[in-house]
Amino acid sequence: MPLFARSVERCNCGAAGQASGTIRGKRKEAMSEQAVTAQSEDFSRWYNEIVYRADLAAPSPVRGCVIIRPYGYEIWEGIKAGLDRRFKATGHQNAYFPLFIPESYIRREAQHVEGFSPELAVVTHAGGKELEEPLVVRPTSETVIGEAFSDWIQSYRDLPLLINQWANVVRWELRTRPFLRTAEFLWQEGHTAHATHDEAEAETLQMLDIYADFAVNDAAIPVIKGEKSRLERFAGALRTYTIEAMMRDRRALQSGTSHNLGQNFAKAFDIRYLTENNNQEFCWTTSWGLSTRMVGAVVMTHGDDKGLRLPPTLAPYQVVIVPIYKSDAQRSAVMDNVERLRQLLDCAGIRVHVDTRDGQSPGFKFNDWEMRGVPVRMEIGPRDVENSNAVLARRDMLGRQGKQFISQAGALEAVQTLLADIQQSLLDDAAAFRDAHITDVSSYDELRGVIEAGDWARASWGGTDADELAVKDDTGATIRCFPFEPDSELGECVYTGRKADQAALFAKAY
RNA sequence: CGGGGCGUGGCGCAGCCCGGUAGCGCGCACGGUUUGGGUCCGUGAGGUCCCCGGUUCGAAUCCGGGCGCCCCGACCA
Repeated sequence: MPLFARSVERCNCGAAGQASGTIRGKRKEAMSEQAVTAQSEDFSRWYNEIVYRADLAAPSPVRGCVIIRPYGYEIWEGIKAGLDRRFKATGHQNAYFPLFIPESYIRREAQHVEGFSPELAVVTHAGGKELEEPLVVRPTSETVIGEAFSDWIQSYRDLPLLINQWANVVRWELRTRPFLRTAEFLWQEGHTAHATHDEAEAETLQMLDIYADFAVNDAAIPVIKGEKSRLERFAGALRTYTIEAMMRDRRALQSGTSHNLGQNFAKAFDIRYLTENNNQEFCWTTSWGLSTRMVGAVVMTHGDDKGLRLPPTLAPYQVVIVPIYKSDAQRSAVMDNVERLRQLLDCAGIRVHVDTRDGQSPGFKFNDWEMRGVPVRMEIGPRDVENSNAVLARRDMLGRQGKQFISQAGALEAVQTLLADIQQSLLDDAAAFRDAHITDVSSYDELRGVIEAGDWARASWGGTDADELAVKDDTGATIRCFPFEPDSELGECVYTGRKADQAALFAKAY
C-alpha cells in the first residue's frame, strides 16, 4: 500500500493535468504514514508502534531494556497508587531491600535456584577488584527478605509480618518486548510471614483478590482468578495463584501472581518463631507481585486501530482541551473560556491538559490525542464562546456519535459523568470480548480447534505434567490456570479421558 | 544455540550490482499561510555512510576480518 502510494507520486512528477490526483495521492501517503498499523494486520507491530509513538517507552542502549518515558511512567504511577492504597488498607508496610544478593543466598532453596539461575545477572567485580563472593542482581527478593525476616521474627507476637517493596528486578530474558518482557522491570513484591498455613493461605488469596479488584476497577481489565499448574508454579512455592487477562489478540497475559510459599523459605532461611507454649515453629510465608507488565496489559486490552484507549482512572490526562481559533481576537476570547474551564476541572481533581501548541491544526491534535488514548477531548472554538458551549468527544466512541454539545455551565458534571461512563464501557467491552472468545470443550479435537482459531478453551483436566507438556507441544497452548469459578460441570479429562479433578483454562500466552 | 535479514542525518529508507566524496520522505528550526478531523508554501540546520584493515589516483559502493541489531524456532512476571 505505501509502495503503491509512493509510485503514484513518482509517476505524477512533472505530469500536467493531474494535480488533484497528486494531492490525493500525497495525502493518502501522508495518512498511511501517520496511521498506526492495524491490529488485524499485525498485532505485535501495532503494539510496538503504539508504545513508541504514544511516548510510553523509548529504545534503550542496553539489549533487553527500555526507557520508560514520562507518559508511560505516569500510567505506572497510577498503577502504583491504586495498589499501594490497597496494600496499606490491608495492613502492609513498605520497605526497601538491597539490589544485590549474595550468590549463596539464591542457592539455599533448591527449586528457587533451579528456577532462576538461567536468567541471573551476576556481578563479579566491583571497586576494581574481583569480589570474594559474586553478587546476584535480584531477580526477586525472597532470599534477602527471608534472611531479614529470620532476624526480625522472634515470637508469635511478631506475626503476621506484612511487608511490601517497590523495586526494580533483573531477569536476563532472551526475547524481550517493551513492558511485557524486559531484562529489567519495575514491580512491587510483597512478602509476608504467618504463624499458620491457613493464615498464609488467606493472605495469598486476599492479595490475589486485591490484584483482581485493582485490575477490574482501576485498569478496567476483566481477569480470571485461578491456580497455576505445577509446571507454571513459582520456583519454591507450594501454590501459585494468578489473574489472567485476555489481550486484544486473544493471547493470555498473566497480570499478577500470588504465592503461598509454605515453609520452604522459612526452612531455607531459618525463619522461626516461638509459640505461646514456648515451642519453636517455622513460619509460613507468602509473596506476591505485579509489574510494569500491567502497562502492557492496559495497552493490549483496550487499544484499537487508532491507538491507545486509557481507562480514566489510570490516564495521565483524563481530559485534553483543544482550543480552536483564527484571528487574534478569537484566540483571546477562546483562551479565556479555555482557562476558566481548565480551572473548573482542575479544582475538581480532574487531570486536565490544554493543548496550546501553535502551528498544529485542531484536526492534527484530535488524532494525536486519540493515538495517546486520552479518554475525553474538549473542543472550544469561536462558536462555543458565542453560545457559552463546549464540545465533548469520547475516545471509546469515535466520530460523530461520540460527540456531544454541552453548556459550559454544565461542563464539570458532564465530564464527570462521561469519565465514569468510559471507565465502565471499557470494562464492559473487554469483558464481552473475552467472553466471546472462551469456549467450553469436551474433546481434545475440539480443544485443538479452539486453540488453533486463537481462542481460549475451558476443559476438564486430570492429566500429568507430561500430559500438559504434550498438549503444549501439540497446540502451543498452556494451562493458564485452574479457575476458581469454572462455570461448568466436570467431565472426563479432555486429554487422557480419565476422571478429571479440575477445570483448566487453555490458551496461548505471552 | 540453529536458520533468515539488516547496519547510510532524530526516525523510515534509496544509492552499492556497474567506485568519482551522499539523497528522498517524515520530523526539527525560522517566516508566512491555515486552523470545528492528520493545512500549504518558502528558507534552513543536521551525516565518523557500524568498526578495523586491504585494493585503487579515488571506496557508502569492491575484497578480508570483526562488532552490533532485528526476525523465526527451545525458557519466562
